[in-house]
Amino acid sequence: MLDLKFIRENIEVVKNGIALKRAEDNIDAILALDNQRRTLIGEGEGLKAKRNDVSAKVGQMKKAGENADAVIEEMNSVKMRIQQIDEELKGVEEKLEELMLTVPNVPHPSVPVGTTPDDNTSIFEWGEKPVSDVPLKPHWDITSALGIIDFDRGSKVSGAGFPFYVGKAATLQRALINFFLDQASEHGYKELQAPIVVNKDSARGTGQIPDKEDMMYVATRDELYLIPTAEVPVTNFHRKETFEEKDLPIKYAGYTPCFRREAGSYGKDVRGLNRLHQFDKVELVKFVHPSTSYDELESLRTDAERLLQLLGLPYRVLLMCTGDMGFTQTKKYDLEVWAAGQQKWLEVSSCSNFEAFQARRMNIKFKSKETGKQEFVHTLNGSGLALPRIVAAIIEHYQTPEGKVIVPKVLQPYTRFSVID
RNA sequence: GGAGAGGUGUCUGAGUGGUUGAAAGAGCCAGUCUCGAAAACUGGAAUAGUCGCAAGGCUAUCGAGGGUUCGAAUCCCUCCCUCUCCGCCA
Repeated sequence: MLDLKFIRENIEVVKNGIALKRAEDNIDAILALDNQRRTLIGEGEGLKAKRNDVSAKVGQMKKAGENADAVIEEMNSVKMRIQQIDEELKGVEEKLEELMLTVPNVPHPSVPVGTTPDDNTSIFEWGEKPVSDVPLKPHWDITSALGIIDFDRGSKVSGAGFPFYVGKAATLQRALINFFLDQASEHGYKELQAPIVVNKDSARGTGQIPDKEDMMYVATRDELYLIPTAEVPVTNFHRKETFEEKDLPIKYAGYTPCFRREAGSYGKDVRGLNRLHQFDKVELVKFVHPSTSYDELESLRTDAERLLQLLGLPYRVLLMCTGDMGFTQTKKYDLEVWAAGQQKWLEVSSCSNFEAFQARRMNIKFKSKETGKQEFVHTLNGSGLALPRIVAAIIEHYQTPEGKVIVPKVLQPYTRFSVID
């Protein structure tokens, strides 16, 4: 959510941002409601001041043994008017809040203008794509031959998109989780094991509600949401808190399963491990001083990239254009790993700066030494990394002509085997 | 799940429905004292909204939301959370 005052004072900037993100422009309606709101507040507060004043007098009169009935009678009409105004104000504020939630975050000036994924800029590419005389196989062929991922039984037990990892694939997955978490703590991220269901306030805090409500599984009986990413519980960890400036930046790494309904994406890229309803992910989250958030975004990206480099997997970095960026971000990089068997890029990380957008929704602040005031922190997050697609990339990249898979060197201490066969 | 107790400012902890934004103590910041520090003393210190060029004013906030009242931290209702006991259980 943007700051209403900021909107009021930067109408053109906000409108421009909305256009760049191709969102609905409700700014004029917002400004009108804001005016209405402030008028009502003005009138209401005047009356409340009067009420407080008179009530104090009534107290004194009663103490002095005087009769206050006339004054009380007079206050009855004031009281009713206050009630009217408060009610009207509540209605206006509800409408205003609703519209405020439709205003996307304003893209950073460094973000290229564009409308579709084709307008995203590939800014960096790393690694050698493997070349082979025989065509490389997609991972699903390899895993089914090896019997290490069981999609059919997953469908039986839960449904499409909920595979079992069997034997060495399960171990590989576990190894990756530990490897990612170890790397994260080595670079200053505190490990956090988070709840994987959250309440409504938390879902709203990070912006899944209302704009991405369809993506989540909901336990309606208890009004709990299965998290689509650890970003939700980890960022909400500090909801309604104020940091000391000297404690910033604060960095967390959280491993969780993630649940996504993926409604509407059937048929798109859904083979094998490419798109699942449940998957594992290590997420990196930062709470930072506003003045450093773009530097922190770069270092976050570096932290994610390093993992791919250590695994020896070719990847590229995309700077997302204004139109393909999410609602809540000001700047976002996607990391895509090369899936050698499928001959395509798979997104495995998305590193974003939200500036104060989430912090404002969640009321996460720090006390500024400079101004003595409380200011909103900036929040960032990025995957480090999403597991199934990494497993897919490893299997496809490190496959042998015999249909085995070599385990990347850095993972071998974790798996304690060097070949999947 | 059942029964009970409770949720007040950074913390501890007062608070009979009427100058209570809220006692007191601790802690924090500044000053006095000191060569310096401690102690002592003095003073300061919440957040948000709104009006104002500003100084500052006003409004709201004692778990959350409603209600009663001229007036609510204080009374009533609903919900949330914490603690104790019981039950169930990895």
